[in-house]
Amino acid sequence: MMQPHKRVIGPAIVRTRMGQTTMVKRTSFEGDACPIARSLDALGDWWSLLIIREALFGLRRFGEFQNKLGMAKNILSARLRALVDRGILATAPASDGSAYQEYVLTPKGRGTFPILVALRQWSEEFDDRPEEIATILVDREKGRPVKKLEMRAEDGRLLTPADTTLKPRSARRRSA
Amino acid sequence: MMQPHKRVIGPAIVRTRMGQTTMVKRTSFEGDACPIARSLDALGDWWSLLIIREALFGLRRFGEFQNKLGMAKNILSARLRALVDRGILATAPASDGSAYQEYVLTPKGRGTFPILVALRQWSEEFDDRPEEIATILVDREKGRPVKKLEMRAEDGRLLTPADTTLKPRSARRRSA
DNA sequence: TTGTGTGGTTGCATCATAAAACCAAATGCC
DNA sequence: GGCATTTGGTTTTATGATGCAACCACACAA
Repeated sequence: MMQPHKRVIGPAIVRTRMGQTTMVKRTSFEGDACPIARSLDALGDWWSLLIIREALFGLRRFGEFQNKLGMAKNILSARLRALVDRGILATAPASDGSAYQEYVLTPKGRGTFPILVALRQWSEEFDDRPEEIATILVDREKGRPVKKLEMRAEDGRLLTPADTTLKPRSARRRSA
Repeated sequence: MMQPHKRVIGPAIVRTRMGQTTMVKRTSFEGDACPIARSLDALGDWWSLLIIREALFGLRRFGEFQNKLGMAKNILSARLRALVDRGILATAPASDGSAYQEYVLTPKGRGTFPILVALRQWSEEFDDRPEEIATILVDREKGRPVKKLEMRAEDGRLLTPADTTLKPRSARRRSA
């Protein structure tokens, strides 16, 4: 795959208390060519995915997130703002008619579902103490566990990691 | 869902709004009942998945990771150690006969592949500047993009998030 | 109007980070 | 063997984000 290249995004001059200035390299993967890094840049802090998870289950209000996740309010506030900035959540007027605000998932936010499922399944499969896992994700209709995510080729063949490779995006097939 | 119980243990990477990453005191979800939280506890810092990604592509040596990822050596050292502790990587004597050590993925580590694919696909689908993404994951045989991960029921029905629900693990079907 | 709950922001101490300097062992070269 | 260099880290240091708690503003209720 590609590696994230570290790059100095902006001149970040920092003044030490000794009066010196130093250049702080900000390692950001925003603008990086690696899509994994780009995703991590948007979701990579660990509260964000938990917030999204709760949102997928219907939480919308600041207080609901705060109660459920038990996180500091300032952090929640910062995370919600970041998620809104990134188009993962959107603010909306409260659905119950109150003047308060709600945070709802955008399609981009709902699109993280496979990521959450993948994380869940990894835990289910490899956790050292699986008996501590409290819930199973099931198909609502049948009540049976959802199947493990699998990678398939366009034609439906099941793929292992070794069956895949990375191609430069620019090298798109030009014929048909 | 579960409430994480806060417990300060290990490091976690957090992204600031400037795009910097920083490691902070983290509340750990180890021992939590939510499998997503448990996964995030093991993988949830952002360097770890990138290290795993490189490892999937064959990197094994400390120096290789360091060069490729461009991260501080102390952080890499800490991450590698944490990943080894968690059974995601294992140390092995160098394959080239030298006295140095190598870090190789365990099955548990290789099991993160769907997570990486999910992250990648999310980026490919929702990124604001998809043209900046340099690579595509393709089926090696045909050179065509791998199909988007999809959730299916045991019987093969395609599932949306709304088609799923969580069930307590203890409430396993006792009949049949 | 006063009072209470919701939805935050602000201040502050802690502590993990990231960069760089340092160091030891292994290897290469002669 | 002896010396230099590379590899693989650890230590040191400064920064600054986190998490907690206090505070605040607005909405809503009475």
